[in-house]
Amino acid sequence: MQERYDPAVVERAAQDYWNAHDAFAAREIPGREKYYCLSMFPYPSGRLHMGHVRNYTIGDVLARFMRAQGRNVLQPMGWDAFGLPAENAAIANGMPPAKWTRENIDYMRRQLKSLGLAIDWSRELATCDADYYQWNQWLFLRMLEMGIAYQKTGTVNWDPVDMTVLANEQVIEGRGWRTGALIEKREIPMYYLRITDYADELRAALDDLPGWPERVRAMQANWIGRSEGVELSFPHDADTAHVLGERGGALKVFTTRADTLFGVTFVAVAAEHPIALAAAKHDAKLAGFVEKCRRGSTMEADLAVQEKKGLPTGLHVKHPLTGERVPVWVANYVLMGYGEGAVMAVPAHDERDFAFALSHDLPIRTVIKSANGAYDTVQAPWLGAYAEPGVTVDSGEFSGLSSVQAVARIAAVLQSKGLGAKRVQYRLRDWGISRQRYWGCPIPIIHCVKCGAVPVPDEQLPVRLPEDLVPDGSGNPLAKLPAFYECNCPTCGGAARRETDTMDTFVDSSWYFLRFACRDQPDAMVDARADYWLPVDQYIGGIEHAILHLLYSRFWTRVMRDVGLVKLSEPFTHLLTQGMVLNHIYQRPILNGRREYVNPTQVTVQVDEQGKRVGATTADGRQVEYEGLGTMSKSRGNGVDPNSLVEKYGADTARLFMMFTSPPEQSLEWSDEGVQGSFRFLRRVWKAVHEHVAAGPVPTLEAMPLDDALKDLRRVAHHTLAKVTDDIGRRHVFNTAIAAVMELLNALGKHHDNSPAALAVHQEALEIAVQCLAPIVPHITHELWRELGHTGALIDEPWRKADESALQQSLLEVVVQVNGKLRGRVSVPAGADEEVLRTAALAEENVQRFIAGAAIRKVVVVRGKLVNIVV
RNA sequence: GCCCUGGUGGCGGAACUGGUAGACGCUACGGACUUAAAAUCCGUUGGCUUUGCGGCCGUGCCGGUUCGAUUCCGGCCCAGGGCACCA
Repeated sequence: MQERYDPAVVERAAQDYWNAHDAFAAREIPGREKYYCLSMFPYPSGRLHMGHVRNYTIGDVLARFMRAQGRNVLQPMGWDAFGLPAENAAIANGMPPAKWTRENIDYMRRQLKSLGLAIDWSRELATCDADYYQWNQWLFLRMLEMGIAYQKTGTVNWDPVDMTVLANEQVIEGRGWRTGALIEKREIPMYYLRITDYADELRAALDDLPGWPERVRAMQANWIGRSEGVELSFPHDADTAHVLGERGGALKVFTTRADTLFGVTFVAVAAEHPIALAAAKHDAKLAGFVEKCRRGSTMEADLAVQEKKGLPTGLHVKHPLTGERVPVWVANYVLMGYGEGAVMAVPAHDERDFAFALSHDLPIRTVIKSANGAYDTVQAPWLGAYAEPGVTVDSGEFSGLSSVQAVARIAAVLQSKGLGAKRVQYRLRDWGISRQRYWGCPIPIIHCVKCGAVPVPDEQLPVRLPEDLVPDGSGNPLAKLPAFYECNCPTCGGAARRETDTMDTFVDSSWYFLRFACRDQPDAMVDARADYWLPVDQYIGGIEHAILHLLYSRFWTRVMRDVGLVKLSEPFTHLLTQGMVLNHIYQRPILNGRREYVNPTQVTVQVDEQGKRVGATTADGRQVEYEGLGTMSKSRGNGVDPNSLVEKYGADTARLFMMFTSPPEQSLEWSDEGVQGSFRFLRRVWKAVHEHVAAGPVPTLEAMPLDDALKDLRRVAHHTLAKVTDDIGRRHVFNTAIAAVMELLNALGKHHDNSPAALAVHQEALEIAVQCLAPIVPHITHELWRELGHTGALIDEPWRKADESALQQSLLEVVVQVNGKLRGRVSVPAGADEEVLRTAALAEENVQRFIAGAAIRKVVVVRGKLVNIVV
């Protein structure tokens, strides 16, 4: 055995072995319990970053552990290969996105392989491959048939930098989620998916996902945004009906506070509302206001704090219960996209209506008082609206009811009059999937002058994306390529134009986990193998996907279920959201007021006697400022390259450091000293095995008489095994599992004994240590397992069970407290009863000092743990 | 404003069901080995106090329950994240 631990040699040998034996190929084995372990697939940006390394290491540890537990494990890998960065790169270096993407994939695949992940590479897929995305198109056509997909001209979010449409979910505080550019509104025809049809199911099913983190479920529930309320109608006045050119219509509103119906003093509609548009035809001032609101360079974030603006339409509707004439106003605080795009305004009991009424001099009418009757908006207008539930007043026959009762009674009466009904409203909106972009999955539609939008027939799928285009940054290159868009109408055969929009890339990632089960199936989207492997037992990825990707995947899976392709509804049973990888940020001023970032490796930190950070300098002695912790990024100069880490220390050290430094869900702070510490530990493990092997042949442990020290050592070993099994398998905390193995090695290191019995115990302890570490550092343990004399490979070794008899202790140390404070310890036989414990505790020397002269009121005995004497 | 996390030494973190607060690692300091350095090994490392045994304080703050609270309950403070004119 080599005396020195050389990770490069060890890791190559282990990986060669796994490759030669095709060790990670997954096969469907009916009746054997499967474990589908999936880490979110990467975007092929060019290089792996530390976030990837962490993500894939967590998945790999679980996959390897479950395999040792006897589960039939599938761990696949693929590429989320469509998307804007490829186009941006194409513009920058004149290279087709396809070429750029595929080269990146080749490079990153090599990087992933260097980490020694237990992946079945035969199932690899890239979403830009036609044999993958053709099924996006195929299912889209089924959705069209089912009415789940539809076309609509709507106001969309236009990103002026990427020149593309974004979904609401991709707009963050009025800016593009990728570019950060201010979003404009534009009218564009596009395709939508009716995710709102599934809103109720998607929300309700969150309760049946105990394997998901609470906060992710909360975020999704929030996003779906269920509100129970009443939809009610304000019948149009004669003048209103005239302007709208109709008879007997009504203005619909949605409210969660039907109990305040008698407090309505006006109705407010959104600028895009039909009533507003109709009224604007005859009112230039109103038309200008409507146009300004619709243009809306106005960001949604600003809207919330913006002044409540509006104009009267001059039109009126009738109150559904009193018949009173109610004016209709256009207001900038009403959203067309939610509810009916109109609200019944109750200034006394809604803060927004209140502010609007104040600035436009509209009446305020109190109809709810607090339960003790103390609060009245009209009498105390400086206090603002009273928006809490309470007791109804001045509400005709409904006066004197609690808010809850009033809502029920009013809804019932409205329903009997055909003017309202209880309804549930969701915040969630339909998913717009059209993108005016080249590098994505083509939407399979043909536009014919005579026949309209015609679906591409199934037998003409896939609609292939030409791969040799180089976008120039202006619009969509597909729209400039006659060879792509010129076609014939499938219905009438006439000249027609192919849709040049492509699908949102979130479509691609909404079902890749299903395709991994049957990646080679040429004739169907999925086959029976999906029933075997799905659902994913453990999904691992970043919290940034808590809403979009995970919600879309849950929706898409349900659509596939309703098409009859799969049986499941929920794709991911357990979800682990790993924390971010952070590093220190240092910077200093350079010429003309600018600042430069300095990589933490270039910085020496000064500390005071307490060890607190007081300053930092670079090698040339110049000061740098500490800016705190942040995610690793090129622009902040605090990145660490996985390649150089693997080259310097090996993949095992990288994996060990990531797993040891923080629990997986928490953020991880990079530390070069920590990396060195991990490497140091692996070297100690190597050395321990080396010294043990050098000590000569090992006798068998059975029938070997053991002294107390050896019994203790065995107990530590088996205790470690039990703890590691629980930590990895049940709790998914790897840092404490590693700490336990470190303790075992510390115990072994302190035990100097070369007797045959000691050799036998050491052999067992080292085997346990190696096996416990195997999921985390698979290469070094692969080698050490052989050095410990095994002919079979560690990857095929089943997880062992802790020996109960080895865990037994003859003497236990029991803690003695007086009034809850630790005062001493006593040793007692393992099975000692309460009386023995009590006697021993009272006799303890230091305890005696604290109970002398005091009356003992009570003695609490916890067997095997502690005695508390209350005086 | 609503929802969700979290707050423990110089640092990352541990204490899982209420039962020894600070496991394990890092840093720092002291020592051994070495011509020297690196590497390695040994020791110390929450604060105050004591020659020593030991004692007092200490898990964001205030209070409660309990023989006993980092853990449970109530009220606050702070930090991070999500949503936000959603009627």
